[in-house]
Amino acid sequence: MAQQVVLCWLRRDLRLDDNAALYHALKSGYPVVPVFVFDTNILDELEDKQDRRVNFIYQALEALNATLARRGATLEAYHGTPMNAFKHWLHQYDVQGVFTNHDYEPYAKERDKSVGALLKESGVSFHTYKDQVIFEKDEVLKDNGEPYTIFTPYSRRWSDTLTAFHLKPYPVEKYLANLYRQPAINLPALEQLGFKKNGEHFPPALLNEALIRHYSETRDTPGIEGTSKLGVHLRFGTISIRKLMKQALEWSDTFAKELVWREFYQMILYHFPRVVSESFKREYDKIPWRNNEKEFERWCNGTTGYPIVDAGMRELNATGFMHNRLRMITASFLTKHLLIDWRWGEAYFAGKLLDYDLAANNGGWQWAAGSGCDAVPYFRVFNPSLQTQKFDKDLKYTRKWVPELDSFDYPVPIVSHEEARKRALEVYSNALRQR
DNA sequence: TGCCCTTTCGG
DNA sequence: CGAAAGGGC
Repeated sequence: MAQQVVLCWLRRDLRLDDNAALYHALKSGYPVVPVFVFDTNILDELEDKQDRRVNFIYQALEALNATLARRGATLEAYHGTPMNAFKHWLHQYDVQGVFTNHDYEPYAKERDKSVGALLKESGVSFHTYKDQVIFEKDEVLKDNGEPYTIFTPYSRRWSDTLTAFHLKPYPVEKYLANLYRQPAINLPALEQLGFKKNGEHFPPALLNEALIRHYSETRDTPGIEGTSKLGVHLRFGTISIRKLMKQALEWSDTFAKELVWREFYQMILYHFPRVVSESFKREYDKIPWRNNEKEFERWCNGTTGYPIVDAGMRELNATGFMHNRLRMITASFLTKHLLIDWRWGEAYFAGKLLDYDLAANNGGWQWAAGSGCDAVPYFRVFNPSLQTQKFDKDLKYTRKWVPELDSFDYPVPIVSHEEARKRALEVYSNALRQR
């Protein structure tokens, strides 16, 4: 007879410490088998065989599996669809329950619905928990029960709702003896999954106290390493939001507020799923975008002739990361100067960013385009040279990514700022004036 | 977490 | 004449 176990299904929570689902699984009374699906529904869509995110996930899982091995346990990984994975595991083990953490994106919700139905058919209980945010979807609402659409009052209510208990880590380590003991199983090789190593090493999440303490003064200077680069760790759960938030509240209100923005946009996506394809402010979908493909290509490649814009795009293309100040500048440039649909920019970032998160990326793009809830007014058009003056005065960042800046190789500007600004104001105001 | 133009005012 | 302030987009 197969061994009675429960499964802990890891997805965006690739860590063994302070993990809600794992904690509850370990306390279930059955030995726990941690499982992971290399989901072909997702992987088969990826063009780049050296995909950075796949490399990141793989390294995180290798580290996790090594830790499990030291405890006499192992990670069960399956390459295929989640449905087939569970059919396989239900056959392999006598599964008494499946534990997992909430995942809020549209695909994830569908996936979990199908798996939930399969488990129900098989008489297996399915337990899900909040883990990747402090407050999810409907925990921070207005008095009338409606979701907030403005950040400041949301943030105030968020803070009023918070107690020390919300930041308490789940003491997983106390119960690790309840892992199911079996010989270590290696992950399938990256090549077996259809991918290759890209040569990058991703260090584990580091809480840099000095950096976070100075965050409010240095975060807007891309020439300085002033941002935490923890986005990717929040994306894949290689850091616990409870531990991070606790430190953030102690070290920097500004940094903590950024984490609240993350929850704000997750909440917005949950209550207004149409923002995935539509402007939050519907009138913004009346804007006659120019959508010039040649210009879009120049924006993508970082050859617009605006050094600060090109620097940002080149950083993204080269590293899979872009400093937040540059995310605003490049997004403003695409949607205002070039009058290209924010959805084009959103999709490009989605394909490149290591820390890509649907809610945050969509929220950020709609913020910059002006179409979002609590977004910049349409008439706020960033002036690339003034932004450079303010945030990269010594050109340290710009020159790092655009070394040919002063040579004749550097392209002439794709549009003049003055004309583009005037055009943007006209097109936006005309479109928004219609009813 | 704008930019730009105009007006005002100190010197 | 430059800085500061204010209003419109």
